[in-house]
Amino acid sequence: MRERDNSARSAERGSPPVAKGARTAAKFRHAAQQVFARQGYLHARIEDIAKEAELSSASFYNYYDSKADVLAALAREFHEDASRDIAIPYQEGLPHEEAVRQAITIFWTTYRDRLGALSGVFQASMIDEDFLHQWRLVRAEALRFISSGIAAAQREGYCPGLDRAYAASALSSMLEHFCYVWLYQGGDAEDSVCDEKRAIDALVNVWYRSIYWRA
Amino acid sequence: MRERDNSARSAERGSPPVAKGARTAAKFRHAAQQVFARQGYLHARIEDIAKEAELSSASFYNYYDSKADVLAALAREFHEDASRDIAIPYQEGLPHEEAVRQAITIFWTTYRDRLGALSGVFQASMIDEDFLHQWRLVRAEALRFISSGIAAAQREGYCPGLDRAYAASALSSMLEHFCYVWLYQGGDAEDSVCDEKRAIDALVNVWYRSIYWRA
Amino acid sequence: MRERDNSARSAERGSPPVAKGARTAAKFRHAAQQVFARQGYLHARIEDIAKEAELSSASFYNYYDSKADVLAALAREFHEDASRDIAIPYQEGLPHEEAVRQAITIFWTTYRDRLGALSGVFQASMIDEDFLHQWRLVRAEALRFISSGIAAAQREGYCPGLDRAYAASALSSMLEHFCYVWLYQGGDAEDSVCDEKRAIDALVNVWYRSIYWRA
Amino acid sequence: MRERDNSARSAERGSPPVAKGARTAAKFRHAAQQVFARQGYLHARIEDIAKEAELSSASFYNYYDSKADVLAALAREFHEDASRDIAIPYQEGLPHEEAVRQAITIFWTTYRDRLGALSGVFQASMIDEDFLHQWRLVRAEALRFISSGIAAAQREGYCPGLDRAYAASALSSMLEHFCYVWLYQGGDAEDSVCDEKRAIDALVNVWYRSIYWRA
DNA sequence: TATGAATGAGATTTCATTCAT
DNA sequence: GATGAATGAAATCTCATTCAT
Repeated sequence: MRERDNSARSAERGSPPVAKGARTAAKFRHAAQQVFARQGYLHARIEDIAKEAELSSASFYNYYDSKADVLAALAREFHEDASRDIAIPYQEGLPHEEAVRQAITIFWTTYRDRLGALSGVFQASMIDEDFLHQWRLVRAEALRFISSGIAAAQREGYCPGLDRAYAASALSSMLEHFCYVWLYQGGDAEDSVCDEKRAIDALVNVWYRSIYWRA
Repeated sequence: MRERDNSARSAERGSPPVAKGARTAAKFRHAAQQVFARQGYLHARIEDIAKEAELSSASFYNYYDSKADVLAALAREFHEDASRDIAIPYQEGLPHEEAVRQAITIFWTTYRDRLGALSGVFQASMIDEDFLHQWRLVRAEALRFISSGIAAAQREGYCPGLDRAYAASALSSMLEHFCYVWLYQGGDAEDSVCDEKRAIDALVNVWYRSIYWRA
Repeated sequence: MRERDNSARSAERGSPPVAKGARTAAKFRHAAQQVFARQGYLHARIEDIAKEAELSSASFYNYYDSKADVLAALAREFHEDASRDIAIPYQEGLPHEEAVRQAITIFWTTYRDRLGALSGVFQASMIDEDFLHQWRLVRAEALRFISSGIAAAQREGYCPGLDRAYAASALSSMLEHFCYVWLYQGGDAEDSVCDEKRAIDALVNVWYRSIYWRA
Repeated sequence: MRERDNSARSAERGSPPVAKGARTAAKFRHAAQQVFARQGYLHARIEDIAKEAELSSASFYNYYDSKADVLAALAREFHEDASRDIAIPYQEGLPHEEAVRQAITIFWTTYRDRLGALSGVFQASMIDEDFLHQWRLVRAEALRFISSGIAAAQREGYCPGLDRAYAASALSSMLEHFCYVWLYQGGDAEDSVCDEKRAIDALVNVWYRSIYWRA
């Protein structure tokens, strides 16, 4: 990972705020995202990304060290944006089910918009120990978030005795994989068409009911 | 897929009940299972499987056409056994929660025992359209099974209005991925140790509560 | 090349004149001939020959050292028979054209009946120096035969000055290749059907006219 | 077949008239031609061609897809040039024998100069259905050409009743195979030395006499 | 004699990555 | 900065051939 920071240089010279180098790097990032979403991370070749970016693959190496590197950049980008957005709902004191719906909807929407990055990271963690590590860090945050949600519910008397760590892990698994299946893989069957509203409803239902119950 | 079936001929000739060829094929299958579980399907080379089986990689091709082929054989093996076992619980009229626990426990146990096969198929379906197709067929059965469980619950007045197809898809996603994370990937964190009982408890809780609720 | 000669042993033991070993060798020879004619020598695998013979490929090596070896045996077989037959016509004092026709017809018929051996030797001499050598010996005989025919014609005043060696080579090339094209390759076009009579007529015409002319 | 065409682009940019890529492709083509002529198409390995071209075999694949592909390119090259040259003689109204001699001489010369391509295609059509098909197309043109020559002769009263299709096929077989034997295989015997003039004379004689005769 | 089983030795092909321009 | 071109390093797969039974 070694994206160049040209900002200082640009400032000195009075060039536009986004220097050419940064723009090219972004072009490669964008192209990678497209290609990952289309062909999958594992099948993507540097050549494919370069072609998508309308640049040469040799040029790619001026900005990123490898396919893994550009994916890491996409992941960081995603992570920065997402950690902002995902926290919003609970600041508003919505009814529980509504709060769950908002959180899930945001996750779903983000997954869809960042399909290349997210499916990419998921696939990459299958062959790359480093990525598994990265992914776990990202996941850890989600788990803390879910877990604290369960804790809050429990303080209100819901789901007594529910094992927060494993339950959070299970719900996170569901969310992640359901999104992967429906947004990346195209659903449960060859010809599935996804009805987003019903898909999210089902997730909300499972999530909400599995937490907000009393003995 | 072209495993040899020597059984008929061996029987005629009174040769040992399990012919050598069949044993070698099994040896390769077993070796593949080990290697897939250890290094992952995507990283496994034919050479690795052969080394594990203490045979040459040329010999491998006497029994299977490719890495995908031996995985397919493992998957078939799993599928045959699993479709027998998984159906048992409901024949016994257990209380709902217990029935759920049994089904989940069986899935968990099977996943653990067949780790190479199941994580292998999961990984393979990311790079191989054919495997995705196969995997969908397997998954379809699980979905029908879950879905009919929900339907039965609904006939008893539980979870009215729950979207069976998507809910089944979500629960299946949870189960699959949770098992993958804890049994193959080693858990949510670098140093996780899995407490099987608590893990299963959490799954059962989510599953049970998300279905067996009333308006 | 090392076909076994079991005749002595069979005699001793009073077994049938053609011992089992010789019969098996013949079976392989026959199978090879079939396979060469069907798939071509270059594409034929020992396995294919064994399958055709309904024996194992390991067994093959009890009789022949290699694919080249069995082809050499077929070639020898052909050669022994052919050198007998081909000489006949000129013993009868037919009119020239009729003699040519008979010689060509015999070649054509033999080629058709020994398709595997002849197309095989032809193909083999493209990759195997030894075979090229063998083939040249066979060809040399044909060339001598043709050449002496031209010499005889010249003694009668025909085709004065015709270069016997090269002309014989040219006519032999024509005969060989024409037979290869029509009998092995299936003719000049994808869907050619061969009218044997017309094919032979054309050969006879070219051959006869190119020799039996006067200044 | 996927040679690069950089000509347009190079022209725009004013780069050297023959871009490096095109020169490398040509280098491989030339190397292949040499290797085919020396070892034969069937024995040639990509590695050999690369070594001859003083490049790596990986590099080969930047220009051609396979051994068959580079041969196809050579064949195309030959065909384009040849179809131009071969038609010339008849435009000049020469005496028949002289016209035949010129056509044959051109064929012979071309075969010698393009030995790698022509012997290559000849050999390739023995193991590759696609090549047989290609070869037949090339051959079909030659056959039409010969056939129309015979037809013209017949209109002048020569060779009445000669079957044009089969006679053309026979003459074409002779020409092809005679050239193959003398130019590629080194003649009828181990130590043959080819006297080109006599070789061509013999061909001309056979060809001319087999067409230009009267009842 | 016959064969099931095992393997060594190769050839093809792909791709990430480097480098000279 | 950008790129055309070149390549090292692998992995897959095939098949003739051997050998123990």
